[in-house]
Amino acid sequence: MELDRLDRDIIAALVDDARATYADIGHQVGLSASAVKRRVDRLRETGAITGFSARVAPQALGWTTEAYVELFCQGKTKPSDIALAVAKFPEVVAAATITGEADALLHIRATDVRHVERVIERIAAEAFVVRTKSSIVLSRLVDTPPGAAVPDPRNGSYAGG
Amino acid sequence: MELDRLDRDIIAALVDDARATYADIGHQVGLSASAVKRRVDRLRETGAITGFSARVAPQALGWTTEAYVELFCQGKTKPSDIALAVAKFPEVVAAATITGEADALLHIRATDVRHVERVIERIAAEAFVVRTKSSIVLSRLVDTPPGAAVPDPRNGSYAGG
DNA sequence: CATGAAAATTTAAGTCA
DNA sequence: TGACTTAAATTTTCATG
Repeated sequence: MELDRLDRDIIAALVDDARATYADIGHQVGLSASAVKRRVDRLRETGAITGFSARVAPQALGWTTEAYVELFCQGKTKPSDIALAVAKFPEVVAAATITGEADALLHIRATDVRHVERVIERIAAEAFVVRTKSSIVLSRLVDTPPGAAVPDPRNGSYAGG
Repeated sequence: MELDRLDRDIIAALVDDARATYADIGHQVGLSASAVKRRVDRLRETGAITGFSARVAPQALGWTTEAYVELFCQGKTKPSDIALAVAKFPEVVAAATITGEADALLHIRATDVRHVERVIERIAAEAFVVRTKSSIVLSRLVDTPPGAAVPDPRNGSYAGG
C-alpha cells in the first residue's frame, strides 16, 4: 500500500495520542475532520494501523525487572517451535530469531529478579533449548513506541520525530 | 500507588483497545461508564497510564528490518552519555544498559539492511564506543504491547493476558 | 469516598453536493 | 474532499449508600 505524507503525519499524530479527535488531527495535518476519519479508516483496513493501545508504565504495574535472554537451540529447531514455546509466557513481551551465535533473543518483563529466574528456568526446560545466556536490564535509556517516526522511503526523512 | 483488580482490568481493556468506550469497558469490568472514566483519569494522573498510542505494523510503514546491537563502551562511560548519543536516532526504538560483557543493548528498526549498517556505523563513531556486536532479526516471533498482562503481586496471576 | 444516573457539551459517523 | 445532519460518546453535575 502507498502512503503519502498526510498518511504518515496522521499515523505519527495517532502514535503520539490515539485519543486525539479527528478535528485536532485535521488541524495538525491540514485536513478536515471527515477527511482524516476516512484516511484513518483506510489505514486500519489496509493494516498500516493495527489497533489502539494504552501506554502503561511497566514499573507502575509491578513489572519492575526486565531481561534479555539469548536462546541456543538444537540444530533442527524451527522458529515456529520457539514461538509456540515462549508465547505461553506473558513475561515474554518480545521474541525473535536472529543472526549470530544465538538462535533467538527474548525480551522478558517480570516482577523481580527471582521471577526472571523462574521464567528462564521454565524456558530452559524446553526440549529444544540447549542453553541460555541472560542479561538483566540495569536501566532503560530509550523506549520509543514503534511507529513514533514514520520513514519516507523516497527521501530518508521522518514524520513525527 | 495502589491498584485494585478493577484498575488492572481497566488497564488490560485499554491496552487491548484504547478506543473502547467507557460504557464498553464498564460492561467488561462491572462498572458504570462514569466510574470507569474517573478511574482512567486517576490512572493517568498517577502515571500508571502514560498515554494512548496507535499500534502500527512497522513493515507496512517501511521499517522492514530490525537488529539488536550490543555496545561495548569505555570504562568511564555513563548511562546518560549512551542515552544522549542514541536518542538522536529515530531508528533506535529501545536501549538499555545491561549486565554481562556488553554495556548496553540497542534495538534498531530500519528500512533495510544497508540502513541498519549506516546507523551502526554512526553509533560506532561515538567517542565512548569501543566496539559493537550486531544481530539482525530473521523473523519476529512475539511482539506484545507492554502491559497486555497486568500482574497481581498478591497472587501471581494476571489480568488480560 | 466512590458510585450510578442525569444533563450539557463534544465528538463520531454517515450523507450530501 | 468539505459541509451538514444525526447518532453516540464524553464530560460535568448531582444525589446516594
